[in-house]
Amino acid sequence: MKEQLRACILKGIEGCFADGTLTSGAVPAISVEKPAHAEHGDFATNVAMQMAKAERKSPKAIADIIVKKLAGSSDLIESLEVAGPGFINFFIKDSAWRRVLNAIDTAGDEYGKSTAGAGKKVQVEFVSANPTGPLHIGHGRGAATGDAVASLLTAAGFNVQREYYINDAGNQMNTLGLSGLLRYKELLGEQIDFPENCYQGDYIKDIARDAIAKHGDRFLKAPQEEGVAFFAKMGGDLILRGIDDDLKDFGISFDNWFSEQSLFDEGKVPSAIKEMQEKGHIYEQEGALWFRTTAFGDDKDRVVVRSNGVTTYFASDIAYHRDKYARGFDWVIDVWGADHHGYVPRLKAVVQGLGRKADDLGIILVQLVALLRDGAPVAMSTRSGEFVTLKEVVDEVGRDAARFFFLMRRSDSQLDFDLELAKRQSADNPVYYVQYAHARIKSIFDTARERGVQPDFENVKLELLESADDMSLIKKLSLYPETLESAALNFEPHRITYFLQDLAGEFHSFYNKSRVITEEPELTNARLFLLHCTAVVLKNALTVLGISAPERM
RNA sequence: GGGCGGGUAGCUCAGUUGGAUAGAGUACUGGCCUCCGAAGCCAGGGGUCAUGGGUUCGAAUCCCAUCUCGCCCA
Repeated sequence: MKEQLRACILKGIEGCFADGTLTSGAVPAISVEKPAHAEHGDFATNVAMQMAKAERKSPKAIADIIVKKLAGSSDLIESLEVAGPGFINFFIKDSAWRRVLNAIDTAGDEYGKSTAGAGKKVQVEFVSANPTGPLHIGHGRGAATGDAVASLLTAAGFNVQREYYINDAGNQMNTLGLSGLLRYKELLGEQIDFPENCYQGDYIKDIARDAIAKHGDRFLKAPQEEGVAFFAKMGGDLILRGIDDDLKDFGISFDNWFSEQSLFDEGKVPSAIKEMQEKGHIYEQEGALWFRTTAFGDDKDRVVVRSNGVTTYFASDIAYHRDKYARGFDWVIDVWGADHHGYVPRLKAVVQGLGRKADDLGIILVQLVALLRDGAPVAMSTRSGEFVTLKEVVDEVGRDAARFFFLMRRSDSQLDFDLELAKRQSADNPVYYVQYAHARIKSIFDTARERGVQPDFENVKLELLESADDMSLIKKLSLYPETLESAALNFEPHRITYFLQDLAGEFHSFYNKSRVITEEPELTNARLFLLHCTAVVLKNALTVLGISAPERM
């Protein structure tokens, strides 16, 4: 609707240039907005104000000229007026609004999708937790956000791949191996001293038990290195499988799992370093190799290879991101916990060092989650092993509520997740409020069927939808495509949760004021059509967030 | 000490990328089921948009400084 109006305004202004009523010949970018107040119309534009300087006329005078030209020029416009300091307000014809319903019905599941992405290859990398322990609630927010952003981008016409990066090459794997070996010895009756920096959680004991079942006590006498290596490998694999299971229960599956170790096995780390050296981004100082990230705005240079010859995580990250672009992704998006924000400048530097634009790497920082139970904080500490896992949360509140809550706030603000609220089946729980709207519509269709009403969507008399409540519901539905697109391009899934709450509210309000199943068959049919379209949009918006749209609850 | 993110109604948060009289949920108060799902709706009160300056026709939004909370780095 906005786009149609924009085209219409552009044509009008060009018409003014053609007949000389306006003279500058320069058309600014036309912004069409939805005014905050209904009496200012359905849409408003400020072009007249933007053109004031070039035209050497007052905004009002220009607006008058444009309004005169536009009057009666389009079947979209019911009326238009000049208001305030030079706004042009547009009132759209009801008949034009109603055509939105046909678009929704025709497109169905596809309604809201766009081709803005033009098939461009995008990779979204998210979660990427170390395989040293189960996913906790913070990973859950990253998982929900990454998955939703990937779905949003798909809906916006991008060709999206979901990837999980496994940090299986660093020192933490040795720590995992040692933790497993010590618990193993302990279970077999040895006195051990369990260091504080080892992983404390009970899952380590499960790994040790598993090893005993399969391999008996053979690592008791084997050299320490052999035991550590065994438990690192075995524990890592087991934990990774558990992570995959937890994510699947959360409705997330990755297209690709990428191992850090594979970068070393395939020689990609040295070759990446070599390329950067050749391009002059890496220099040697005091026996270490440094990446000149300051050349791209970082506040200091970063070590790639230490003087003892050991590569840093940063070296892996260089090789990894180089590999992503080599695999043909035009746009690479990383979803990180906000505590990693310090890495943003150096990774942006790497991307530019590779000869790409800084914007070819998008980074979404997801802030912390505070878990509450009836308003009181739930203690969490990774070190002690007493953290709340994603699995526990999903088991307790359900997948839909967990996803909705994780996506309810902007990523860069901290999130309070109240377990009791998420479980509650009442109006103050936004998930149920939204899902209830969908179930309620389905229930109305059931009732219609019981009463022998046969919906006939081939022959709907749209003009019967004329009440203020009909129209405001239709107008809300029409906002979905632009909401979806801006949510996608800005990595802001929370816009969809807000839209859903708005739309559900609009529907519930409509329902309380307007009878759907009436004595007049044609009106009943038209209103059923309106509800059918509402259900389509509710379902599409829920689906893109990975949340179900139940028929009954 | 430097950097990143935040500060909007009692509480939790939106705010369409600079637009007109700043919104929602929740809580509070009062109403609405003989009727398609009351898991719902309607009405009301509630604000120095942290503070001070600047940019312009116009600022919660952009710039500078200060205060404050969280995190990262030394």
